[in-house]
Amino acid sequence: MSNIRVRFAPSPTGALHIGGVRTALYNYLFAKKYGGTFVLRIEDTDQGRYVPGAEEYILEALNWCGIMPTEGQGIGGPHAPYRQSERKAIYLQHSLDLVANGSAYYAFDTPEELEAARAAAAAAGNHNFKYDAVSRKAMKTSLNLTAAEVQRRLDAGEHYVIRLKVPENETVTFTDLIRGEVSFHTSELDDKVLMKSDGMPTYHLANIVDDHLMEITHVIRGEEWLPSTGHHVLLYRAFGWEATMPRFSHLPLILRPDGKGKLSKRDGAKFGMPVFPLSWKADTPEDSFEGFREFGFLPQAVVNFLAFLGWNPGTEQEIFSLDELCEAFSLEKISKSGARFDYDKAKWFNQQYLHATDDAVLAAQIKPLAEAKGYHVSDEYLTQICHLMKGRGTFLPDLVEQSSYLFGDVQSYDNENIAKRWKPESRPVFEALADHLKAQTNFEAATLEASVKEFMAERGLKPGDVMPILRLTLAGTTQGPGVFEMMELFGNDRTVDRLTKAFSHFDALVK
RNA sequence: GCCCCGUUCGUCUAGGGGUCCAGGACGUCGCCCUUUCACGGCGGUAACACGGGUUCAAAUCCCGUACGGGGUACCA
Repeated sequence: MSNIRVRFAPSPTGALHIGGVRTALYNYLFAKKYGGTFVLRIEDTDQGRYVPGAEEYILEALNWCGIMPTEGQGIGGPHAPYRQSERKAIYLQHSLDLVANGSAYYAFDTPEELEAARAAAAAAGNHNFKYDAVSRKAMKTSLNLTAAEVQRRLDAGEHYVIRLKVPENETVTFTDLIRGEVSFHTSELDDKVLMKSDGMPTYHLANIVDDHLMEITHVIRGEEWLPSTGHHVLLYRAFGWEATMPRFSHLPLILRPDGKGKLSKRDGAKFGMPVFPLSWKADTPEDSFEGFREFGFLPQAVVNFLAFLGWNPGTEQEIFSLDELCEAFSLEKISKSGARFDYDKAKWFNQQYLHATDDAVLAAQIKPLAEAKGYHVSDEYLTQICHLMKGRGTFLPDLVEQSSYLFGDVQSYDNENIAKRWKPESRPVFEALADHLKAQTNFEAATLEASVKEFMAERGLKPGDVMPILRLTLAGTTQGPGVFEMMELFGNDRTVDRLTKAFSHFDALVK
């Protein structure tokens, strides 16, 4: 396949949901795999829901994930503008074309009249009123009104919408690349509004017109669009564009961790996890969210995790770089059923990436976090901390938050464990050990280990008698990196200093 | 309600008629490694929604039922 063109078309109504990121990712992977083009289009046709800053957020989020579009809003390209609100004239012209060829019509019904029609239908026992081939006969449309009357209303500036005239008694069938053949009977389809009375197109019209004009070859979008695809196919036909209609692929939804419905923005707070790539600050706390980035996730881990939510390469490999994903990706391997958002798995992916990331790279990333906590150390020292801690953490901030004693002095001692191990007779032994260490000229971990073992052997001490206490003097806690590695990090003076400082504290605990 | 889509271990999934008393990963449990916490290694637990067909043979194909999800706006 060549000249593949796909698009990601979010509406700027707030922060970009993680499900949207996955849709973007799949589009990116598909385009990249076939050397195609990935277009970003902003679907801002609902003026009432427009949120300032959302467009910038979308770009920043895609950029953070490393899946930037190659054409579109904020990037440029031959089909500009890529913001639908700037393409109003195009949609109007196209909807007029459909009116002219009999595929669409004017409807002058006011919202109140529609509501009344709905209520009347309900009163008659029909609770699913829809504007269709049957009900439109009783409505104020250019199909029923005389041409003169329609013109009169238009000239008078009456509000109107343009609706699709859904043909009667037909079956619309299309092939979804993920689900196979899907069909709808036109009697089930309502006469969708194409142009709203405010002069803006609806999604249905705009997406068909733009996909055609922008030469989109494959539409990869969420499953929530599947039910309206029948209308979309009808639209392509009405325009006479069916021959170049894009292939459709409807992605399974990302479900809540408990499986009850699709993952929504509020679920982040509910389940204590991020559901947005980046943090989003809104006027109210309820509308503000913490992102994967701020949680301390690495973008590669998020991408890898997301890729596997609904897709699988069919092999047993699970860790994939973006390039490897591009290589392995295929629409056929996308599953049909919804996937629950498995936060444990997300954490596992992050841990894997954290462990595999170069020490110096991690150091650069956590530097701001360390400085925010008042830790100021050299880059080399920070790199060493990353080396010692990265195997023990899940998130970036863990490297800082769990290692205060590596940055500075021990802040608090685990007194309970100290009391358990420190005996009145311990002090002379450990003072001797301190002296022994002080005499060391080579302070590398391996050398220290051999030396301390020798020290223990000479005195008939077991590792269990010495090591835990040594750890407590150095870190104040029973957890953390290897004792000798910490010593190497601290160096001779600081190591011995920590030992001697700890002794009096330890003595005080056991009197 | 109606329409559309779906249904393999708790979760993500492999599987596209025989090689499946169903494989991997996360989680969980146990053991090992070990000076701690982790990492890691090894092992255990655990699934083809149900009922009919088709076939010599079905997790795999068909139909139905149940359940789940989505849609049903002058939102996207």
